[in-house]
Amino acid sequence: MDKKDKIIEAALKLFVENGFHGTATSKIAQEAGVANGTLFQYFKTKDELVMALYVSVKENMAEYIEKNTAKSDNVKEVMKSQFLSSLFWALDNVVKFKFIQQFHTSPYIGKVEQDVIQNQVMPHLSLIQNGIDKGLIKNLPVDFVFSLISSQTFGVYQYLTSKPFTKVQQHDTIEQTFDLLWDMIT
Amino acid sequence: MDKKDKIIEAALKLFVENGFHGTATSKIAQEAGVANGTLFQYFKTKDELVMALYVSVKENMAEYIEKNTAKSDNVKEVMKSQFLSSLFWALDNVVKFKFIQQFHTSPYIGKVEQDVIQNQVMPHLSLIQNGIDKGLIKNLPVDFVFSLISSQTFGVYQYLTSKPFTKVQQHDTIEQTFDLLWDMIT
DNA sequence: TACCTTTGCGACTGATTAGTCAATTATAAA
DNA sequence: TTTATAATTGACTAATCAGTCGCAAAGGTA
Repeated sequence: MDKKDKIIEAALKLFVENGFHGTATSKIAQEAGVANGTLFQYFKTKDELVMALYVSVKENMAEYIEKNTAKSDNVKEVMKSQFLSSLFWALDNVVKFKFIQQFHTSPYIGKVEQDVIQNQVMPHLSLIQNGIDKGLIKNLPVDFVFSLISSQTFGVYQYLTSKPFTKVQQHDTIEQTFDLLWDMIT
Repeated sequence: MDKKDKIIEAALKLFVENGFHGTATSKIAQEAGVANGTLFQYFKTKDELVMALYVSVKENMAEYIEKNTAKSDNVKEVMKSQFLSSLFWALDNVVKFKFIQQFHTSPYIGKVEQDVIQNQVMPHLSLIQNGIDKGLIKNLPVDFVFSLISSQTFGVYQYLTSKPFTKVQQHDTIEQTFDLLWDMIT
């Protein structure tokens, strides 16, 4: 594993543990096992490191979901597979998911370019629009429906990480939530 | 307005603008128009200030919701009034609400004592349990239902602050969301 | 007036910060 | 082996940080 990845990994761990503040670049370098100066060879500033970390984590998540999305034109099936895989990824990558949450509610989020966000959300909005056009999903604003689904995902995650559950319980709860969600929007 | 309130107000503004990191105590004192040392007369440490700010904002929100909660034994009515007033408060106090979100996803949340959180959540859990006992709400784990409602609140907030809406549109969307939510859990 | 207490002040400090840079080491090509 | 290039180092710096402290002002009481 090369130094850049080691730095990213160390930063992720420390940011979630101590916040963006409270994490000195020197501590990141130390945790990564590289010299202070090496960090700045890969990332010009601390902010650049934070942004790069966000992009890296988001790509990682998107890749997983993409791979596990049902290849079908059945809207419900596609949506369910996305809902499930989002949650599976989150539960398997708690630290990364915490970082995303932390980043989203921090002032850094304002520095992410609008079209990058747009590109990530677009496929989901299209899928919802598709469902509405087919008369499956209620005729509500697409991004309103998207907000509901996103927050629902977040809600189940919160619940499932608040107590110790078995894999089976987690799976069942996720399936059950999707059914509730689907009933709500159709 | 006394110095303590001015400090809290300044801290709130700067924390949301620049994060907990990136906000120096000296900057807070400056923004509040008090001397550096005065800040430490009211709050022994920066952490104590952050915690006090959280408690203050939470109390402010709880007070508002309490005042606007329907005095009735009709579960739906009570729940609806709480859902609405939560969102009205959030939309009227965007900065404070952002601070709460930032705090909740930061490592600071771990420093809030468990029984304080418990006390805040308890009344809501009782209400849900009440609804389940009466056979109104589906027989699901209480805190699961609570998670769903909380995240739904958050979702509508996200949607309503992402675009410019009129007061009427906001009100309608909130009412509509509650109906969807109620259908989902009953 | 005199006396006491509370409140506020801001210059100060030791520690820590993000970021630099000249020197060193590894890599690879000739 | 020699030479050129790239990667890595850690001591260093100027700036900034949270927090301190001795002193002054304000306010209350008699």
